[in-house]
Amino acid sequence: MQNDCKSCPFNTKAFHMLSENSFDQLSDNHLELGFGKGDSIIKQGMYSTNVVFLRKGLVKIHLKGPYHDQIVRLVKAPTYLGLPTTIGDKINQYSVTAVTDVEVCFIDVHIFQKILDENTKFSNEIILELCHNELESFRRCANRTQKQIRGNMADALLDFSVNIFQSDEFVLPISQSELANLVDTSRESVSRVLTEFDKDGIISMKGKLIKVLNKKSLQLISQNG
Amino acid sequence: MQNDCKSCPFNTKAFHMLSENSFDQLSDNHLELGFGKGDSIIKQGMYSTNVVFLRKGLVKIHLKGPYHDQIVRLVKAPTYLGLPTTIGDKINQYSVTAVTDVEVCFIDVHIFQKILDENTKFSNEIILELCHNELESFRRCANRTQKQIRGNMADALLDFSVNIFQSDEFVLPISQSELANLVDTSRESVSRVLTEFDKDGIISMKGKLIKVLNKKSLQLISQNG
DNA sequence: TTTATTTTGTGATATGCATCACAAAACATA
DNA sequence: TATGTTTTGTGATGCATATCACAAAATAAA
Repeated sequence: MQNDCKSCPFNTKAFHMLSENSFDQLSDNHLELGFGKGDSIIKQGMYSTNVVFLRKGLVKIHLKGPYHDQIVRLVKAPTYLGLPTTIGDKINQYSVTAVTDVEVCFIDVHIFQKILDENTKFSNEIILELCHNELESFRRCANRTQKQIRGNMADALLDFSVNIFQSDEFVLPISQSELANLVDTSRESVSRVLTEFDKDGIISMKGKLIKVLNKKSLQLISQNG
Repeated sequence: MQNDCKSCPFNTKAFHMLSENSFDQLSDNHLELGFGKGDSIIKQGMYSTNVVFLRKGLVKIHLKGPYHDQIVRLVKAPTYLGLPTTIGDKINQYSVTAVTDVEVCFIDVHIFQKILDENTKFSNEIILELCHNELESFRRCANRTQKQIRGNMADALLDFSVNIFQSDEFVLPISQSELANLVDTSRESVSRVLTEFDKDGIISMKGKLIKVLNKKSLQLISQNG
């Protein structure tokens, strides 16, 4: 089960900063695991003892809201998961669930902390990542609340196309209900907007296969509402 | 203008972690300043060269949205400001503006970075703070989108009373328009909800002076809507 | 004090979107 | 292949809340 982390083909920029010694510690103290679509990787309310490194796949971060679970973000590999909830708290404050099949490494939080302490550059990279996340949260906050559904849907589609799949053509990895939750709207509205975009020739949709036909239009819609 | 940071009565938990040497560096390389209500402390779009330590007062963090500036958070002293925007980026990605009169210290980002590098415990504290911020963003996201106006207004009032002023009685430090922006609603709705709460005896309102008369009710409203 | 400006209160109206309701389709299971 | 289950499409209806429109207060400026 153990592996040599230094030669791990999935490691991040932050990893490059590690000392030999830290690499060895990491190699000896992590657990590689695969998860299937829908499997829970981090569960809100449970004790948090591991930082997770997502090597491969796509996950959703979600947490309990006053009425129902709220998806706050989709994240793709490679990335760390659970930093805020594991380092900041004894108990997980949110859940992470696999949206596609994924591969992860569990790293004991004490080992992770030790590595942080012994590798300044590594901890700087982590700080950078956390800073970027906070900026991203701010932007989302401003966008979500000011735009209406079409604008937010355009954003979501662009996010899939540009960031997540880096292709004009992709298979929606979540149901329309989940997409609705992510975009802060209702399932029905998602369906309506999607068919509308399809009719207008902005996208084409066959089942869950989506092709972005007119990215410019999507960007315009994203900006204007 | 220089001061001895070690004896600064405003310093935070993170500060206690600093070495003598770092304290001296900090003392020699910071700039104490006062700002009046409404003054801009960090301005979106400008080059970011300083981390700010907020010693005293209340500020708002806001950034340009597709239609107008969006207030994402009120923050009170003591705290760091601009970490994400200064460490993560060359150009400020958001603005910070004084909501009351404030006192701050500007710390050159290179000095701050140096101190981070030389003080593991300090950088751990910063990581912790960033983690808490991210969790807070997630919670806000879930709450804002699922609750309706009365619920979000109740939250805001409780935030003022419990966290910011730690008193049942306080003077609203922002206008109703700004509060509306913060709570993702319209100015008129804020006014209506406030008078409604007043009529129901949940709060009393004379101008900007607000007294929380029935905290339990506010908490109930916060939960149920 | 007078005058201009910003802030607040409150009704009337408009509208974007959630909700409801149900059928069709897609998918999974027996 | 038949049968249950989840997902999706689409119309009709209702509602929360934005917007509009002013007037009254409060605050700042002259």
